[in-house]
Amino acid sequence: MPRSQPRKRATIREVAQATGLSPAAVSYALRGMQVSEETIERVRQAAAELGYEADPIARALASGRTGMIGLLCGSLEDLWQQSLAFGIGRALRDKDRYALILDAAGDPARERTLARQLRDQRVDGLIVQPVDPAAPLWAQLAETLPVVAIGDALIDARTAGEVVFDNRRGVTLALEYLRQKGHRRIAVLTPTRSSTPDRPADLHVTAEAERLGLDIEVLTAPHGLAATTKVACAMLGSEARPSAAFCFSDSIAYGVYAAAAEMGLRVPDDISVMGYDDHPMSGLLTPGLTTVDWDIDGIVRAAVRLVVAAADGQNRRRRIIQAPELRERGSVGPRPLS
Amino acid sequence: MPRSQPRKRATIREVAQATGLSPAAVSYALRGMQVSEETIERVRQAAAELGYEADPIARALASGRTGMIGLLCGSLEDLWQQSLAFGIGRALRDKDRYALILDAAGDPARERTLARQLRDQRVDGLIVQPVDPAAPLWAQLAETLPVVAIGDALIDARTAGEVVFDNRRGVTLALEYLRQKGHRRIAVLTPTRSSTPDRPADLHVTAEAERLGLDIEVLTAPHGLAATTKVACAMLGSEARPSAAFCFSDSIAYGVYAAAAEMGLRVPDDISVMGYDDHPMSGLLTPGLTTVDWDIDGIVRAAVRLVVAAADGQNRRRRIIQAPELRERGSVGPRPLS
DNA sequence: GCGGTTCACTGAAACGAATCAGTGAACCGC
DNA sequence: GCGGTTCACTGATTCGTTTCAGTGAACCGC
Repeated sequence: MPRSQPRKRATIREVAQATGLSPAAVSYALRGMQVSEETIERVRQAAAELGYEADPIARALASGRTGMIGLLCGSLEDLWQQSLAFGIGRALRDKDRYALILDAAGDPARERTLARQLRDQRVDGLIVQPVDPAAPLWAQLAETLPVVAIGDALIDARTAGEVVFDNRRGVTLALEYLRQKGHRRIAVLTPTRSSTPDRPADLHVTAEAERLGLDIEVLTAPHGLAATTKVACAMLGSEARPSAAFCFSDSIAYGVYAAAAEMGLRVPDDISVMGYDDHPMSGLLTPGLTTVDWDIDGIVRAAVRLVVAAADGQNRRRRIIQAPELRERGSVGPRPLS
Repeated sequence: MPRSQPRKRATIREVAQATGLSPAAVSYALRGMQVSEETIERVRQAAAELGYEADPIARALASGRTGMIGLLCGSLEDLWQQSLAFGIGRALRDKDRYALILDAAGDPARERTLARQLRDQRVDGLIVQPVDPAAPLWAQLAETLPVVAIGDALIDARTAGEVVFDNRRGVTLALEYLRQKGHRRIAVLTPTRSSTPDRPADLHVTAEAERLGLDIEVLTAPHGLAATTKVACAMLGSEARPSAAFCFSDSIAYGVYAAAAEMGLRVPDDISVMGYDDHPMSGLLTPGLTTVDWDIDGIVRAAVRLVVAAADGQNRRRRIIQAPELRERGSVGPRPLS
């Protein structure tokens, strides 16, 4: 019995033949350009009968467009960034576009490689949460491709739009709150980033700490719950344990919770914890994690709107500044007397 | 000043011209086939000088391969599936392949559309966590493309491999544990899936409940923490509240925690909660979520190994059965006296 | 009834590689 | 010194679209 061949799919030529038109006419008809209504209908029908659908690869090669939007994440190990990526993917789908999600894993070199690959894949636009906002590559890419930055603004690049986190404000909010609660010695846990120049946010921590008269100690935590927990354990076990930990992402704060549990310390009685992001799980912990909320839905909507508009050829180029809010839960208490 | 043009990238023809070879020779040389060592070196050098890199789109059109692996998730709203997707993406990257991640969002129709799109994108392999394992499409796809299924096995499809969850065992483990703790009236919270035939796992719940003499009530919870919380609130507020909730994913269990907090009920004193998956956050809750652990790292490794082997042309076709383990934490207590 | 538009469509040339079927030259044994 | 291999490489074709530059025909106003 002749097994039904993996029958080759119909090409535009076959549709042309079936309708007695030229391939060019079929191509135009299916995209509703420059042809009579009647022909369009005829072509549609023939295409449906033959089960024809345009090959995206051939189309990309010829036209240079794919309908896809590249999404280059800073580090997907972070739960909040996972949520962000998922949210953007869904929002794009609602606009009939697809996200090509890649993960720089905190590595600037990888980030550059992946960005180039995305460009080579002919994405119609690129959303990037830059690890290294100062890389010259961005300017070069933005020359030919709509680029939207999330988080830090790209330096020297004519982007199609930016959703900038006001990290100065976020840091100030967090540190002032900790100070008001009486904390003076504070550990700052920031994600490890291999060989990037200091982020503006990091610098601002130092400046604000000075202004507020806080004694801070900056620790870098590798990504991943286990690794973060280890760093947090060391911090908690140190001779002069700080009274509070300011974590530069909720994921890191989770590591502090885990470390505290492991060492029999209580949050916030023994150690106050402050997060940054507001991940959905933060409200479920006991005590709830007090954190700096960046309105993830607003970020998703803004970024998607900007990139889609730019990919459609509109020329808005807007910078949206995202203002954080302090989400007060129970993880920061008064400084223990000790 | 002449702004540096978005200078067109070098093509294989230019490299050919620079080396005095034919484009064909360059193509072979860069892939290390059928050419002398010396020529390979010469071509490499010229390519580097011109900044030439093969265009992935043109390559895909001509060769039919892309180096990418498609990953079709059941529903990325689920945190565990987010972790899974992220893990697979990273594992593939370690093998110099890239994941094209798409989200069926629990919808069988969307799943079919996306699967076809992935095929059209010329992915070298497909990992799917099927919403509808019985769709005839799978058999058709598996005919020409290495398909690896995670979760439920595909029906009637000659897959390249399968990582099957022994859901019967998982369900039995959970229900027997609950029974042993004294629970008899149990709510079962299962994710909403639009118009899919009942999953084997769901059917098994009914069968096992009968065997164990349990009185179960099945509730479907839409994806998303907020939606799940609402369903859980209704469940907790009902006249004859069950003494335990068995949630078919940890994400759903989080909704029950949220609902309990909202209604002033305590876990496990007022309501016992049992999860399914073991997401990293489950151990951080208070009390820790008792759940059925599926060894996510093992699943990631197995799926990636199978799909990469198949994409490389090896013909292993293995079915790996994933056995769950009960991860006992504190969210299931004895049945309240009431 | 004549230049000028518009309209609906066509033919051929991209797009940038991979691949197939050679093709000469060098080398082999005998 | 002659048939047969192997080797390193070439020319032409292919992949399946889009798009550019026409091309006739119909229709327009005057």
